[in-house]
Amino acid sequence: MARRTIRQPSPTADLDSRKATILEAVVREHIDTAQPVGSSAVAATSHLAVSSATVRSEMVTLEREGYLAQPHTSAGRVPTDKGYRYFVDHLQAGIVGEAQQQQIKDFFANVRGEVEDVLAQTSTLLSQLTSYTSVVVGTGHAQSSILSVQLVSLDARHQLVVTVFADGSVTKHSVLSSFDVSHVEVAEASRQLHALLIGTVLGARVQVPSRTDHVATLVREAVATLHAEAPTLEGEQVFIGGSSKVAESFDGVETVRQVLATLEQELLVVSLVQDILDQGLSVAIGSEHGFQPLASCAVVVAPVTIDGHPSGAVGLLGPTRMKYSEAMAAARAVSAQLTQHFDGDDRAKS
Amino acid sequence: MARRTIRQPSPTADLDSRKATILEAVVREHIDTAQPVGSSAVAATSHLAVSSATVRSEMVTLEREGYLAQPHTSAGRVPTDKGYRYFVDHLQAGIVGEAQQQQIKDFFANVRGEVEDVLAQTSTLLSQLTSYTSVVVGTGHAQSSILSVQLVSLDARHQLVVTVFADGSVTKHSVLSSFDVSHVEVAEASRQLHALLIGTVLGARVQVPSRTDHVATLVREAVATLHAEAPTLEGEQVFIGGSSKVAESFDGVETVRQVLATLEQELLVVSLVQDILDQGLSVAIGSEHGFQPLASCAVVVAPVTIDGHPSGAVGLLGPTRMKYSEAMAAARAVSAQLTQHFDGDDRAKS
DNA sequence: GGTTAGCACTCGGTAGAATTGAGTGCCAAC
DNA sequence: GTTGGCACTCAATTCTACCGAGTGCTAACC
Repeated sequence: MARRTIRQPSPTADLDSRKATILEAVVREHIDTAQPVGSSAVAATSHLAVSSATVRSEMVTLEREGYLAQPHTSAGRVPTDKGYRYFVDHLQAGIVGEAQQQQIKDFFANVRGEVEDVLAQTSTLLSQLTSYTSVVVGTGHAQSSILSVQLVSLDARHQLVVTVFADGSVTKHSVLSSFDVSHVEVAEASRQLHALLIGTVLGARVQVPSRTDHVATLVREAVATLHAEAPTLEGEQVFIGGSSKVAESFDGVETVRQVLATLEQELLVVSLVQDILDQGLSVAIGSEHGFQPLASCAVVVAPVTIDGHPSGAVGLLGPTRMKYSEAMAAARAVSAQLTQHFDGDDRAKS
Repeated sequence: MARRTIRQPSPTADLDSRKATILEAVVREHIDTAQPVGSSAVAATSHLAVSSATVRSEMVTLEREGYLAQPHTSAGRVPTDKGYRYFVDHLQAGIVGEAQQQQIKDFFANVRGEVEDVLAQTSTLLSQLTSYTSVVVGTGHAQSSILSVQLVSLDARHQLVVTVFADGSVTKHSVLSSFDVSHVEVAEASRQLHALLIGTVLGARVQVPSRTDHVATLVREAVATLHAEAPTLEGEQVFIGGSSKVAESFDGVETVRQVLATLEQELLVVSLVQDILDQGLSVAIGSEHGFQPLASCAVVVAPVTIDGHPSGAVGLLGPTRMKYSEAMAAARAVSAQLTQHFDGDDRAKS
């Protein structure tokens, strides 16, 4: 998949304080009502002691500078992506509400099971907290060394290579041999495989036996299968929660369809989240991520680390008029808890 | 989860041939156009040599008997669930098109990887074939005997129990011990575990050592963890493909939301599919499955067997005015191929 | 008896026209 | 620089008229 380039958010030259206040009022109101916001509404809402006429003239400037847009003459203003960007960078600050704080704590206090399960459930949690669609990405174990390899015989021809990695992940791969194999041979092959691969990293060159007996062939086949899958294995896991929220966030059925169709392509979602993180951002608004079908979406992300190094991310996807503060606060809180959960020594790492 | 009761489809007393033809014409036309169908359209489409007036009077009967409904006076007729049911039971017959037949064959010829991957991809395939949302359910391995158990040490306190079942599935469970364990102890515990559990079924009573040394404790903890998870493990896997198709199938955003929200509850989806199969049906139309949020949906299912016994199902979910013949044909074709794929001896079973 | 042509009737959908009103841009006065 | 005033714009709403697809009924017809 081609990496898209994140359009670096337009440099938001600081606005003077009054313009900023007006912009903020417009954004707040629009997020709230989904309607274009008029000058009089701003004059009333914001605590500026100025008339609507003044607000109006400021708005003209803000529009010229690209922070606001007008759906049509004689409608109110609507924030542009740039407008939201300024809002996010300068104006909003959010903190997770009491109740939600509690909900997150409860969740992590009670959650149990393997990483995959925890991530999947976390995804549901995030989506419930915010009523946006959530994306939880767990990075693969490409770099993890192998703790154990075992060959298990299903029947005379079918064997299973079961591999355990240092990060606690486990994979299995079917191997089909072209000849019947005895249990003794499988056991011996298993032993050799173990000796051969333990401590190595997937993809590393290993010395496979060149003999042509059953055991050696078996070992070669197993190693080949394992290595063939290596590229796939760095494939991250993605958990998407609350896709039904998409239908709440957008009103056009067509938009809903597009967004859902995009979310179905997991690789794409991963790379989107990754790109945003790579740019050191925590929010990508509208066309900032340069990805057409999601032009009407904003994506909030927060990295998750395990033992200090990045190993995943949590994200939220909503309309550009999403509640950024809430979403960002929730994402940050959850990612922090996740990090802690996996770092914590009272829990299994995997 | 409470099992819903499937409303046994109303006994469809046979209709006389002309009524049947008319009903068929209405259903076909409505599926095609999504519009109410008028008597003249029927008179024209069907090859009955009767006037619209005659059709009209027949339609009155069909409506009285519950096969058709009128959205409002002076609109055409629309099939009721009962109407669709008659159609499905008596009138439609479908066969998979050339191109799709080929697509299915190609898919199964090229697909590789473990069961989970195959099922997930199958789900995508089905959805692409039909442009409906697909559901693929794989039953759990509750009954499978254990082929191998292994304890792997992640660090001094964290161990991983890796279990391989006869059906080729692999599970892992974290075990946290309250004391530091040496590698030697883990190896010994692993050996004992293996000896203890091999050949048994999860949940079976086993003789655990009662000693209090590290190894014995480790074994006890591992067995306990494994057994604690037993009920969860029969949990089936669900793969849902093409949820964006929901947005194509229904036009009200609210309906889309409801259906999506329902699909998010995997347990519910599984039990829905299971219920339909239990009743020996292959289609549940509208309210037949007695499940309110999906009242405007029809669900087509086909069972998948491995080595002769039921082990999953594939399904399609669309609007009640779905293309039953296509959907049923596709579901059947795919389930047959899946069955063959897993039975086939040129492929790994797991 | 079943079938059909004819006809009055119903009622959702559409197309215009008229109206409303939120909101703007501009300007002159402060 | 700010503001009140005012003309103007234009989407959204309401109303009306009307159309026409489709019905149900009936009387004639085979």
